[in-house]
Amino acid sequence: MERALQALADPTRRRILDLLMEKEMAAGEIAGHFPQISRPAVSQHLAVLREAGLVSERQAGRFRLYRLEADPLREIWEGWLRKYQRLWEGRLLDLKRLVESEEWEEE
Amino acid sequence: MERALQALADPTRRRILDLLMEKEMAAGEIAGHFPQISRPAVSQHLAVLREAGLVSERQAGRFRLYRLEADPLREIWEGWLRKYQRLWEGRLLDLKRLVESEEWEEE
DNA sequence: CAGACATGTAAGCGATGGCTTACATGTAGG
DNA sequence: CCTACATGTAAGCCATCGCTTACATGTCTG
Repeated sequence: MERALQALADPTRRRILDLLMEKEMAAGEIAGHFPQISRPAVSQHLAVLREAGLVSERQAGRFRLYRLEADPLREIWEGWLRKYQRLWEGRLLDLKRLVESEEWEEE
Repeated sequence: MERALQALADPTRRRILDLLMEKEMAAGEIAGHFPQISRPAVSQHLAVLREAGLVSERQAGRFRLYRLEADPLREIWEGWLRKYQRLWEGRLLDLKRLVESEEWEEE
């Protein structure tokens, strides 16, 4: 999960995952979606995502197809983020109102 | 969401949020849970979390109490991570069709 | 095989990140 | 007030990051 969260900190890598959500894609096709950065840069992003387990690759002819692997995302959700869910649902609204109205108790 | 994900990339900052999930805490009390790093380092982590909207602070006497703010976490979930949920819930074969028909189901 | 094409890897560079120590700010309480 | 305490801020250091260009690897195709 550590590596995955670090990988997700970069917006380009998140956009790559968004692309791969629709279908698996060759490295060149992915790079084509990022005209502002060079192709090797995208290749390095793909290496980071692969080391985080967020994508898998397979050789197909002279192309290399990348596929999304959602398991680390599940780990982030079930292993960490999920436990905060109750805080942003319902019960917190009252606390939030308290905060905003400066109704604080001393100590 | 960008700033929040960047803040969450650091494990110390995630542990700070875990601490604050139980109760609000003074900066010094938080720093006490991290004997291996200096108190100013923790203070800087708190500043990062604050700029990401993940914590709020209030002065209480000569202490400064930090409170968890879960809204950015909700944003990460609802605005990005959640759309991958069905991918880790075993419907990989139907993925392509689901995406193309935009049939998003809740939970 | 030879050349073209798809891609990864290496080297280097400027920016950022996380840490430290030293100092500044601000609040409380005699 | 004046001093101690709780905390934030500044400056500097070194590692890492994200990017670039140049080169290496590997696979198809004639």
